[in-house]
Amino acid sequence: MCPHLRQHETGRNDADEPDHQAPRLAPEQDSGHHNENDRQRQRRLARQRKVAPDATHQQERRPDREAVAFLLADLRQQASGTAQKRHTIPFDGLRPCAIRAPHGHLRLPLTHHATRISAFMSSPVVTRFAPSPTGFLHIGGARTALFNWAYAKHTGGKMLLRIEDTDRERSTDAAVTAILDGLRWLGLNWDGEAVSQFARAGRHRDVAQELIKRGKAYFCYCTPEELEAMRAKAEAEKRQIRYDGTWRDRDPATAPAGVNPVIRFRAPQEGETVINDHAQGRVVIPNKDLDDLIILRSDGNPTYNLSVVVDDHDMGVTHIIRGVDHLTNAARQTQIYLAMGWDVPSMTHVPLIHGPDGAKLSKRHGALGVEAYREMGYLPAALRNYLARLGWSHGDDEIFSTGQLVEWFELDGIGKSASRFDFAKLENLNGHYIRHTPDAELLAHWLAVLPYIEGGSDRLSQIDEQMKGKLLKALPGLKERAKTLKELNASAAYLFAQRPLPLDEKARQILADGGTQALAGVLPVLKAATNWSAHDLEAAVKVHAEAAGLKLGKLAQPLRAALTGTSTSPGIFDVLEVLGREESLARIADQASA
RNA sequence: GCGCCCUUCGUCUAUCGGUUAGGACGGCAGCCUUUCACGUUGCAAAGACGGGUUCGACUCCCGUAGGGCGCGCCA
Repeated sequence: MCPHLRQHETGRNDADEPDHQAPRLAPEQDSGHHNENDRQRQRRLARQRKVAPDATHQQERRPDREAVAFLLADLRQQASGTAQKRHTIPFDGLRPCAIRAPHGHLRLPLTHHATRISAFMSSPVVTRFAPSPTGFLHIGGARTALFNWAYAKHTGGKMLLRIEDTDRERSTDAAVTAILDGLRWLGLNWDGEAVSQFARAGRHRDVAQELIKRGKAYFCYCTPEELEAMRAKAEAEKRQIRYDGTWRDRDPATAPAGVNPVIRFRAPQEGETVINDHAQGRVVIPNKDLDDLIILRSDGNPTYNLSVVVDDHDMGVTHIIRGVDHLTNAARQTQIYLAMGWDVPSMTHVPLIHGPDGAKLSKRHGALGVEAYREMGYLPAALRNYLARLGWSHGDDEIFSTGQLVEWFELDGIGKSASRFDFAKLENLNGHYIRHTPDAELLAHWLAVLPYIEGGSDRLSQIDEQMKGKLLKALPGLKERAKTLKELNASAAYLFAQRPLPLDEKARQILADGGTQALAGVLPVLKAATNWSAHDLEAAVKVHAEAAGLKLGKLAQPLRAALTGTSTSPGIFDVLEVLGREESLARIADQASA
């Protein structure tokens, strides 16, 4: 092995090789992996097992020589100028965008031996997040975006954003806005402008025509009614529900008049389609189970599977990371790539997130837009951390920064089984993040979320610079006790309360059980304090407690009731200090004389 | 129905053919303590089932059961 190549290879991430099927050297022989630690070694071995069960087989089928020929053809195609062509795409709601087409990068076929030619494969990773704007950004989509983002960052590549809005009936601008907002809130920035898939319909139509020219697609004149009948019949006969191929080989000259045809992909009927998936391993789908899907509707608009392939190709996407619900689509899309002679991107289908009951996420559970999580008072960093641990792991690491996530995020850390959404764990994590966020930063998060939570606007209007100072001062005590920003906000109520304070049930009880008298006892002590600081007040009150033969709790609880109107709060001496001498004494006096 | 996939404590997961199967959340009990928290100590808690392969299986293979996803002129 040439030292130059080895150096190149060890310096990069295995997972971004398109050639994830290539056989690897046995560990003992693999001098390129000298310096790895145990963990890296384990992972590498796992990876080998996962995606290369019969790599030898593959290699036989496509020797290196063929791969090189492929590569050269690619190079020629680039040189011929096609790579320089640019499409400008206008879009309502999003800004225009230029996409390099069709080969912005250079990739190799999936099945050759990578180690020999890896010098050619320095193409950067390009991932994409491709939501359809038919609703908000739900939690599963958010995680998909997170994974795409993390992987792009990890590899120094790019994450593109494409809005899959070819369904004109269901796509809405409001949804586009919600999705972009959600991504921004989560801190998942994308590279370049968001691309409208619908705006590229012309290009998709061209490819459909090209497919016809290549004999890989055909016109189908079946009406929706006929298809419905076909489906009903198949169901009645307990056969598989698929298109029966009526027009696959029929002469278009025999087409009925007045029917706008659709274009169907001429899918291979024999053999099997293989998806080499980084999470799922090698998935084999029998071609007989994949029918001739419609790629262009009778109204001339493209359908999803065509658009995705064309866009991913044109946008230079090297790595597709999406939910497993797209696995069968991956097979169909693979067939389209192959029919066009395009390289199939690396694919990773991540397991789904279920509700706490194991069933599909419902609105009750977690199928909420990410904005709902903002409203519930979760910190973006906490949500990122939580989401990262759903379906992905890095050993036993539970709490890690986004920077660490980026550093650690490898595709082979992704699992295969579905996970359940667990609010309790999210809460716990969120509490951790709240406690560990510096006060000033936390205050900014708090203020920023106020417009989104109940009663938050009123409170916001009461916050001036002076109040901000108080909040900041109270924050160390408050944040220790809050799991969400909402709780944090609620626990700060005593700072905003006007005298006379409303008392809750427990507070009333405390005062009734001798609290009033206790207050009358400490009041003079506090009044006499020369320095209104938590430290000095605590000392003074302790002296008083000892003198009076009282446990500190017997004084602290009544003080808490009087000062906050509740039975729980931060340390009572901190409360006294933050509230200030005048307000504190007044509140205590209110209750002591009552 | 057909195809594909999954199955380790209640939940998220580690394990990668040899471990007393580890961690985290949640639960329970103790400690700390001015309340509530935080923190801390400890406890309970798992390889779906049945066959194989192997000296040895949670790990590999087959089957069963359960679950998920897909099967649109939706994405």
